[in-house]
Amino acid sequence: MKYSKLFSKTLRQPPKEAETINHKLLTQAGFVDQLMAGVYSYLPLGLRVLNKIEQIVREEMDAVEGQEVLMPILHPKSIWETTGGWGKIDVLFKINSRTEKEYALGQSEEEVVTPLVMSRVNTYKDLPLSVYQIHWKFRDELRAKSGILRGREFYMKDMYSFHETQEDFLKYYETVKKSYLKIYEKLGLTAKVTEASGGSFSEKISYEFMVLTDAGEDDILYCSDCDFCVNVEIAKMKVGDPCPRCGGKLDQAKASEVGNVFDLGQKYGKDFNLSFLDREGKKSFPIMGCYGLGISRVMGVIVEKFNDEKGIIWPESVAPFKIHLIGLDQSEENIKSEAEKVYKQLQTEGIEVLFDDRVDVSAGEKFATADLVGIPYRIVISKKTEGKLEVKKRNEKTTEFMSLEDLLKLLAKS
RNA sequence: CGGGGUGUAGUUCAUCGGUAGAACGCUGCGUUUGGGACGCAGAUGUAGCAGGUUCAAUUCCUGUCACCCCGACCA
Repeated sequence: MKYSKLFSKTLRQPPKEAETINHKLLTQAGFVDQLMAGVYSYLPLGLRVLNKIEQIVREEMDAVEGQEVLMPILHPKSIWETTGGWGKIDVLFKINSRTEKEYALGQSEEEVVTPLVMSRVNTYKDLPLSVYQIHWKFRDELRAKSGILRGREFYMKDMYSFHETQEDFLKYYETVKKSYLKIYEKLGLTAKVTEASGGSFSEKISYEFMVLTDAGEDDILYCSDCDFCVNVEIAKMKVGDPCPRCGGKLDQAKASEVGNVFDLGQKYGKDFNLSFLDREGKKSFPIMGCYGLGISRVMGVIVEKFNDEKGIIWPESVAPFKIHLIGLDQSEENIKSEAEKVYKQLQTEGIEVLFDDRVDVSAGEKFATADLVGIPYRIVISKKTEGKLEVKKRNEKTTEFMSLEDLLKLLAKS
């Protein structure tokens, strides 16, 4: 993509209302645009990042045999009445039609997925199975905040599993837990697994995946020596206490919840009276699990974790482009055509490249733009580079001159 | 929803009872080109909205809306 054609260019300053890092940088760098509190448009650069995260999550969900579907956001009132959510869940957005029918906007999809799946499951032979989607969720939060970390509308992967027994569910939970940790690792994040309360709808314990960041809204106690971690909401210990698992010392920190898993038990099968025949030929309700992962929130958390005073520093796995190609001295025909040539060659090699081809823009401004946008590799072509490419990584200070061939080799390694 | 803050040009802000200004951005021309260049010329506003006070309101008062922050909330 040519930067000169990009309609969402960087801003000189972040908007004054932005205070959190992700809000400031994502807006200033042209990744998102705020429509209202907690609701954002994802612009070309931002959508590319969102898609990258989504694809990493999709591959892992497919790997644990999740079957991807796309379910409706607009829900009839009746399914929410069936489960008791209509009157109890205050974050449920409710809307009226012009014929005065009432609807809800999906804040979670158990009410849709349970009848969808169970109407097709007859016997234990059809279980276990797991269904997921990646879609928008709506929650009527009293206060949206922190940029894209807490929106009223957000992009989320939600998976639901159906099991014959609690044992089978627990086994699958462990599988998904490992899968989640793999996802966060691929995203460049270190997630801690906490025990937390399951909220009013589940009496069972749920597990939350937490990434330490001051922009987060959860307080967690964690052990620096082992992977013990607990949400202070349910913690029976405090900072400085010995870790119940290894005896180490507990620290407290702010964290953002980037995923969770719930043991739903048999609630939804029972609510909808949807059962299957078990091994003894008796009617049985499925044990269900629910696995959420906030894609848009993860994008915000990544920005909170990876930035410096100049801008964002995207991990390579989610960066909108691999290379930020800067053409300097573009008023000189030979330099310009050389940069164009390299741009085309990189594209031919299948490498995602953002080409800053602007002519009447100073070198300083182009460098500042590149630092703000945060693409991993910056390549400069100018009259000083004399046929070579000047390569600099966003998170390093040093530059290196190399041929296109060597650059391709370098990229192949990373 | 309670508390606090902010609404003026595209953006960041100034002006503060007498009819609106800077910087950046934008347009044109020229000079520039290795860290957000320079010169000249130009365009851009119902001062969030609605009332009220006043000879006169962007400015004071009331209400309202929006955004940000703290809290509550976040199956």
